[in-house]
Amino acid sequence: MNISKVAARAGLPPKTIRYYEEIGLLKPERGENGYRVFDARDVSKLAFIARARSLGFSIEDCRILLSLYDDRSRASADVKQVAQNHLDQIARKIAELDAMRDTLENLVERCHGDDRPDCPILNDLAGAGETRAS
Amino acid sequence: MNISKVAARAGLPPKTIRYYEEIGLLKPERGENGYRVFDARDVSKLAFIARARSLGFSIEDCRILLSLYDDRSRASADVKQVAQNHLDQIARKIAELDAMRDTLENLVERCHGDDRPDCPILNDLAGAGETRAS
DNA sequence: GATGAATCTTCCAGTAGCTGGAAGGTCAAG
DNA sequence: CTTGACCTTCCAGCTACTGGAAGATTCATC
Repeated sequence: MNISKVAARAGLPPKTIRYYEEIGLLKPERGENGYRVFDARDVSKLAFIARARSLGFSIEDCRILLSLYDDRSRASADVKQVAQNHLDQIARKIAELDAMRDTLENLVERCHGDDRPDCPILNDLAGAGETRAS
Repeated sequence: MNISKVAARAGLPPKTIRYYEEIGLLKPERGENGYRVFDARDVSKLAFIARARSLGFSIEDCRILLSLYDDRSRASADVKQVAQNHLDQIARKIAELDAMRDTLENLVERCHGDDRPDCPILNDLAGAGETRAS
């Protein structure tokens, strides 16, 4: 199978697949013409990665998850650990974004948004009064 | 004022301040010895940027916000627009992360996390049954 | 004045994860 | 045999820094 077809099946751009090969996530065969030749396992691998990436796992996490997947004698605890760590990171990120959103919503609400220059948003950024939107 | 002092006051590492100069966010004077010389306005500017960055604004947004801040005849509507766009982006990101978290929480919950290889997380990533955690 | 530490400077490289584009080889259809 | 769609490699660029090397300068001591 050539790269375009695999790309379509795995839901990834050809460029991305070449990149994954470059960083050693997979090692497809090569035909006589130098073209990459993918088999069903490569496709599964790529779909696995695509799914993991869509859940926000880093490439390094994907590497670990793939090796766990390949390891029939893995302990599910190891997989869970990776997922739990990632989950914690996501939770932290959400908390951070929530805080930003709260502050921004408050500021945007208070801004008239007309043609006058007076603006609570800029005042806040400039640190006016150190009284941050709370 | 030298860079370390400014860094301390603005709450930014010296490296970051040099970087901001490099990309044209500020243009501090230079002493005869070649050292950067910062004045009060530079410090304000840096604090402004630091605050905006902490709210998640991109550097390019900071550039725009700074120019609006400098423009006494600005319309608050323009500022509000920038903030609102950013707020929308944050909301989208939060929604994305929430979805990830929901799926991951479900998977982590269902994983025994013991020394056996059976693992719902890997099953999901491998696309088993196409029955995704919903 | 000499010395050593602390700060300053510039420049280069690396981070994460691709993405775009150029230059060129290959292949299938007509 | 040509055209167009594919394939290849390689290089550059994106965001926003951060680390480190090599070298100048300043400051505090002795």
